[in-house]
Amino acid sequence: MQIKEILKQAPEGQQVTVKGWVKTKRGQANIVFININDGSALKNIQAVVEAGKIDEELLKTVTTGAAVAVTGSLVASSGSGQAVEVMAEKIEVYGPADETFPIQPKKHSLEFLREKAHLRFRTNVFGAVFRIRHTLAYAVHKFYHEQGFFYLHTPIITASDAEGAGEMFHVSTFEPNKAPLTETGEIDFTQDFFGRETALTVSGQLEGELGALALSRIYTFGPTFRAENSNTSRHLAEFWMIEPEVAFFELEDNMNLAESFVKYVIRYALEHCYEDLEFLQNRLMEEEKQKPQNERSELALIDKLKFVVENDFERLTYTEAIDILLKSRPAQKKQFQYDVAWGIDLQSEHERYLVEKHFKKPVILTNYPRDIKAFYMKQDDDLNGAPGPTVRAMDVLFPGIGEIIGGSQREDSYDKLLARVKEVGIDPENIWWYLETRKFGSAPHAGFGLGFERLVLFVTGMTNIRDVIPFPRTPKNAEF
RNA sequence: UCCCGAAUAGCUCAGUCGGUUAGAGCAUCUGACUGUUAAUCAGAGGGUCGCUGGUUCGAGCCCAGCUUCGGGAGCCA
Repeated sequence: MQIKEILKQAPEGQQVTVKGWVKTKRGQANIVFININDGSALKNIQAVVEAGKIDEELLKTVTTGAAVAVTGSLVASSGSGQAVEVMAEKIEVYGPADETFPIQPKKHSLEFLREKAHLRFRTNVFGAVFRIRHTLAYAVHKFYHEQGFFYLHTPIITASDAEGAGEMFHVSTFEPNKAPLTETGEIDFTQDFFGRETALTVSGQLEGELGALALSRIYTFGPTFRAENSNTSRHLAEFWMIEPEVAFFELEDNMNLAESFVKYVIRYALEHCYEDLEFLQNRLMEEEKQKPQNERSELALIDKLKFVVENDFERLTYTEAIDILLKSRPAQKKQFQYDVAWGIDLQSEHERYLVEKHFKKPVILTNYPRDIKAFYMKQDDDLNGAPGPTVRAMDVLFPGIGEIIGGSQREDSYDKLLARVKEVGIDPENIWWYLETRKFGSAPHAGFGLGFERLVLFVTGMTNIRDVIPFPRTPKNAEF
């Protein structure tokens, strides 16, 4: 039985066996206390060993980090820190841990624990983070299932280099130095496994659209790979992305979906991970005590999450956002590093101003200039019905995280899409299958991508994305 | 990839102006203690000062390069 369940039982002296890892052991002349955790919950169970009940030599091997099974009776605790405890009658040590076990009962830095990613699950912080991560993943599936979406598995290996979402990792069975060459000296991919050049997916969207234009509502939730040399606390080379795609949805519906989706999963975490969230909140508050007053956050973690769930996201167009930025104090005082003007891609400092200073809540920005967005986004018409300068894009910006969602209504006109494909220099032959969906029964549709780790980052209050994925993949790091 | 910063005991960190034997707290080990909550008290062990080279009578400290890490930026989710 899991410790989480044992802790819920009424203490009536019944026999229980507790299996887990030793967190701490406190010894005295006649009594020893052992705290045991099995990861099922944040809480430990306390085992009490009275003098003479357990062999001295065996008890010596019960050290921090050891895996043990303690059998005894479950009784009401006579100490004050816990309701129930196990009076040990028998202890089995499955695997001892000597004093070189790195996770000793003391405060470790997150940087240190990142180097011990194989053992960091045993800490309170990472136990909490990964229980919350699981709960959020479960809530994602629950939300979409309840909304009539189908979970579609889009390919991880792809031959389309047309997504334009970033540098890709090549997939090949060639030995690096022994790839066959063509007469012109290029690598001859016709001899490779797939008979063509392939790479790991940077997005399941294009394939997702194919599914949506038949099943109506689909979502993907899978690993995504970007070979960008990004060295930030918000980027990973391998991350998990959720991409819903819905037929007959326009931009407005897409925004509604994004907002209700994010609120649903955060609410689910609040309802099911309160203890872990409270622990992470207390940890953050301890950390903030070190900071000067003006750098502390205005809301505690749980209040911040409740605020997001209970308030509408601010919705405005790119053009309106530019107006606000132009009139802002930092712009007037020339405090922005990058100048603001219609047509620029918003910089982090601009997004942060809007979200953290001006609106102080999540913001959905829409209708971006066509030139700074992807080829597949639906063109806006101007007042006369002619093609306008913007596309039906939307980005959801979160405080502290930046862009958590990027999406759009998709271009459903074959002619307009083909023209745009050619304009940005993609060979239409490479995505003939994508273009054909606009030829046969094309329909308005929309979707977005949500970076799962960025969501976990926000919900847990962690600040480095490497701490919310079990085994982070970043430039120069693929240990574990 | 760019800018800034860091690397000293198992961990967190101090180390003055370049000067004798490099320190503290925690952890570990030993002992004490009749119910502890990261127990407490006493004692002990524990160092290739990231790597390579340079300056100097003398380098943890100054200089150069490299490596790794952190913060910020870009790319984006």
